[in-house]
Amino acid sequence: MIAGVLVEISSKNVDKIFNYKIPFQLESKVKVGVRVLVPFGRMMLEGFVLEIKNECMGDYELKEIIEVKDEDVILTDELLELGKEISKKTLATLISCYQTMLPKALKAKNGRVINKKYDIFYKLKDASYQEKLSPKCQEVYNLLLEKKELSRNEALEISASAIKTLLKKEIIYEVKKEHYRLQHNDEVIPKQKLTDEQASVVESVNLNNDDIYLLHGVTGSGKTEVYMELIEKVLSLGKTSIVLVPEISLTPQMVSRFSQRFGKNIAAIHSALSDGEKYDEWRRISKGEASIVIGARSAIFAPLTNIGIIIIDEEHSDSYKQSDMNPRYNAKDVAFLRGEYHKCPVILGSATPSLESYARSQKNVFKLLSLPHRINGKDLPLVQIVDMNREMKFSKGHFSKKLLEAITLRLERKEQVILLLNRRGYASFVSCKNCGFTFKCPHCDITLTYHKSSNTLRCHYCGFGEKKYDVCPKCGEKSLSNLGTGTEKIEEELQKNFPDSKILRMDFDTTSRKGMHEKMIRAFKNHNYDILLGTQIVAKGLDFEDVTLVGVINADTGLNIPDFRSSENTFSLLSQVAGRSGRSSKTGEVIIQTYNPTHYAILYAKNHDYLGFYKQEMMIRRELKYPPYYYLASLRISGKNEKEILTEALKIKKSLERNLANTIILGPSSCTIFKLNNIYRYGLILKYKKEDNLLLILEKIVNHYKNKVNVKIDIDINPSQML
DNA sequence: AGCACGCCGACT
DNA sequence: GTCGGCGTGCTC
Repeated sequence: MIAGVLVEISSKNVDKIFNYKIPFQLESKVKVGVRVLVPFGRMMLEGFVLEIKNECMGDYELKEIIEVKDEDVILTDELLELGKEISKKTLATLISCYQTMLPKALKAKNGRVINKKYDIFYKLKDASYQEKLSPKCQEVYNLLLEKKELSRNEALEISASAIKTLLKKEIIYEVKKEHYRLQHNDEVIPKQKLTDEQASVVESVNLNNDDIYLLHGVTGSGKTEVYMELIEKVLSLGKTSIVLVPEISLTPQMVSRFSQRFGKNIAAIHSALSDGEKYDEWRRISKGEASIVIGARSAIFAPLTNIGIIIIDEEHSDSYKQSDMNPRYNAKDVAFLRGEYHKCPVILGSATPSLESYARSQKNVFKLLSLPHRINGKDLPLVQIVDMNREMKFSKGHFSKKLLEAITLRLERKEQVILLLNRRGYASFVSCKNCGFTFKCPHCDITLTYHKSSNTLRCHYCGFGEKKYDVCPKCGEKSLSNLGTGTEKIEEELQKNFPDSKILRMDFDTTSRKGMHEKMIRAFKNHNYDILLGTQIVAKGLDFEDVTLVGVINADTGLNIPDFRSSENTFSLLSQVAGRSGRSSKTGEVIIQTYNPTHYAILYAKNHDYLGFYKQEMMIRRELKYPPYYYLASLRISGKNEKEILTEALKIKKSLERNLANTIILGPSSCTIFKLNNIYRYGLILKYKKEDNLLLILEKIVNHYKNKVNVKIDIDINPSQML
């Protein structure tokens, strides 16, 4: 017998099946979808068995498989096919697709081995043993008659030697059960009654079809309850479910609600789990011990069989797209493929759907479901806009008079405040007031960010750092000043204004330690703090009863990012934070500070008018030929030699122009981060409506460059951001 | 990826 | 004459 093996190296050169003889003694162990160890050149590599056959073509002598790594199949037929599809659509190597589907412990890779852990139990072999036993042995024997099994720890408490004796006499025997590193909650609390609106949404989902639904529900409309009800129905059909959330460590409340409802039936996959814990969760799923999987992007590959529903919450989030690594896939597209395979529905939920999704719902490609009202019956909070241009004539801090007054009021009333600092594309940097000099990273062409705590300037891309200077290195004047706004600086200013208030700062620096984020949320909920000041993190699905004021300190920084989606992202961020206010019986208020008080993204967010925003943004997208009217693909050409890269980029553009008749090609333009770690990058953007040969042509380009060391090509089909 | 093969420059 | 540079190609 012969096995077709895909080896662990992610290179287009070896991204194909290599054939190996299956030695006789391994014949029963080699199955399609297991990992094997094979000789490759003069290396030993791991790989996946993709096929088993009797004969193969070729006149060379085949080598033999050395070892089989898995007892159980780890890539099911469905996942094997799925990987091929993803590889085809993203142009990534097939092996990289399989690797991203699996937890680290199961990737084909010679590395640290993670093993199963076991608990040992004892059971009676002979329940009618008559002969006389020692008192300790008798005690164990009697206990086993009563309880049927004893854990090793329980048994050792009685007597270790008694166990030995009983084992020797073959009166008892040992059983191994897999021990999972993560313990799950088994208390289940009763569900809430659904509103008529929620119930009718649940009713309209057909669970026996692979339709795609877009659930447009305003913030606080109870989407999570709808998800849970649907999952319960799916469960009663004996089927399984996947729930995707943008970044699970940012939504602990969502996970705890699910686990309160479904107990041990949940497997949660977060980035905070250790490799061993992730492996165990994967095992539980694949053995059918957990039938609801909740997790971020990669949870879409959960090894479930018989899937009954796939839910993608906050579907507008760009975190579903993997854009930093191959394969550059979108979990939404994978969900559609799995939905099709399992003939089950996919639900996309959001308060601010992506334009692409909403447009598809308008064309009836997706079925639109809506929850237009909040469950508490309250209206959405009143949003006020403060024009900071005018405000800056009176004061020079970051807080307008209106926002300060509103905060004072909440502090007096013992209510809570959330403040959002939009730091995307914006951070504290140092510049010379005399000559305009700014500090840039010598490797990356990126403005260095000032870190007050260590008094250093750091590059956020490569990690380069240096001590802050006192004098400008260009003009020699002592006129360096900090510009931009970090959360630290805002916190200082806030504390000055409200010396008696307790402020909780939440940003990447303070939440990166494991479990910190959850701890902070609990502390805020318990009123250990009055004001929560943070970045994007505070906008995500948090539920605080006593928050009655949400302030956005700088609404426009996101608008300055050179990306056609910057309005959409700003609208959606503002709508999301606004929804954090007034979630309970108390009425909420939102104050947005901005230098662009007439920008449509801000105005529509103020009026909670998704549809208005949608219509206006669609007009712009049509005019500028952007999605959803056109598809995009981006090519990045990078290398150490700037001239060479530009020449190659121009060559590629010419060749694309020759081969793609219906595509608009932009560029080559230097990427936003032109120089990164001493690598220069040029980008080409393709816009097209229909281009049948696109993947074929791009594949040819990839293959042309696969052996070139100086020029690297990265392709992103439907990119989430323009780099 | 990793390693050999191969074809040109500066050295005991 | 040879040692070694890394461009090119192959690995079942």
